[in-house]
Amino acid sequence: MSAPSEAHDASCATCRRGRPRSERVKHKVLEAAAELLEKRGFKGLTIEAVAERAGASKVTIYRWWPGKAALATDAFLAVLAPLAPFPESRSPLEDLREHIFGLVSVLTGRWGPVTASLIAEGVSDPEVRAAMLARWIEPRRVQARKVVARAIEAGEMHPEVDPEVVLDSLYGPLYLRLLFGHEPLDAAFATQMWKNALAGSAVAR
Amino acid sequence: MSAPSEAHDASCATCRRGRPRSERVKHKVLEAAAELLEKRGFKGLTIEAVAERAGASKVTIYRWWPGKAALATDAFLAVLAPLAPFPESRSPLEDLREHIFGLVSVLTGRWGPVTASLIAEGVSDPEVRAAMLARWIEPRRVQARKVVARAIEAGEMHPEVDPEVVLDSLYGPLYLRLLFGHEPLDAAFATQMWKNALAGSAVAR
DNA sequence: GATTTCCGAAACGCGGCGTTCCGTAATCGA
DNA sequence: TCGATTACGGAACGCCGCGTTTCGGAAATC
Repeated sequence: MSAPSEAHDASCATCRRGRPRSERVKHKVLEAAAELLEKRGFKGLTIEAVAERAGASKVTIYRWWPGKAALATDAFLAVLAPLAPFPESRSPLEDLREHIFGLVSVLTGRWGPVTASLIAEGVSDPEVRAAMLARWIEPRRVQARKVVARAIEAGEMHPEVDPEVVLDSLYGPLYLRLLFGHEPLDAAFATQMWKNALAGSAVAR
Repeated sequence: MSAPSEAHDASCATCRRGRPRSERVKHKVLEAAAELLEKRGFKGLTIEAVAERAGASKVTIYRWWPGKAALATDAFLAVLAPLAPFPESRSPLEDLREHIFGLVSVLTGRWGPVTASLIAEGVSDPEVRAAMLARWIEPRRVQARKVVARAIEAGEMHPEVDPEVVLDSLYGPLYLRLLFGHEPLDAAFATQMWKNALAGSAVAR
């Protein structure tokens, strides 16, 4: 349940006496979980279906993960964590803009609804929320915070703005449209939203 | 030639033959559902508990509502729909600002977590999402749209801004903090967010 | 080869949803 | 007044999915 999934005490997994646990089965389970997650979302995911598709047994799954929530978050993050890496090349504001648009393309894609279903589950399941915050939301915010700080140093952003407010003003509208679907979440919206949000914090030039 | 009894039946639902349905029981069920919803959220709400607390039977509940989702949304909206009415007195931007701060105080209160749990349920349950959009989100957006239009007419807002983007830029950050809880949702945040969001669309004076 | 541990299959208990059945209570029509 | 009709509370049921237990067999270490 901590960063990489290590459900049981495996300090010296290979040193133990008997038959070692099969990493191959673990990967097949993660793969099957990811496929079913993409097809049916978190609520439609059942341990029984994962076991059947992976050719494994429920006991084996529960040996690796404490429950459905941990398995789902692991499968989700194994796929999405590497996506949309943070750019580090141009000006701070340009990096931030590119990051936001990359996030939009992720949330617009096949895994957008899955992201929404896991965020929704996190509302009532503290472990899912903690995992999503620590491994999906926060890693991006950490880098975005740095970029905002660089933008302030470079004189591209007003020094009195609160970086957290800036981040929430950028992420909030995206996730709102992802979760409600009341209006389309696309590049056109991101463009307007970016212009609107940055006007309040960026230094006019 | 249609039988006269048919027209009579169709026009007057309460004129049916047998024992009439008790509106009093319906209200007790709604009340019990609201109490349990506030205490345990949507996922912790069970029909059995509602029936017991209301002194009713499950059959009666299923006679009034098709399922748990419909009962929960009705109970939620019966309490929250009248809250935070839209002000209509001062300047358009002042009305909009007051509306946003009223919404923050609602989402910060006892029913904030319940709101989050129903939004979360709506992600996977189309009926809950439709009910929340039509009876919670959209009524406020309709009025907020009008205020934005008035602000544009009054020259307080740039005429080229998309009202939907403005609304999402205001609501999005609030709901993001409500759902994730990564940073506090309070008046201080609302103040900064408001300043930041409006700077991009309001006309400087 | 003996021991230890993992594996897949099957069955179980639990809880909650939604349904069915029964005896009772309330209202309408004759 | 009396039967027909409909709603009510209580109890039981089937269903499904989670998480657990049990069992026989297989794989790796000693």
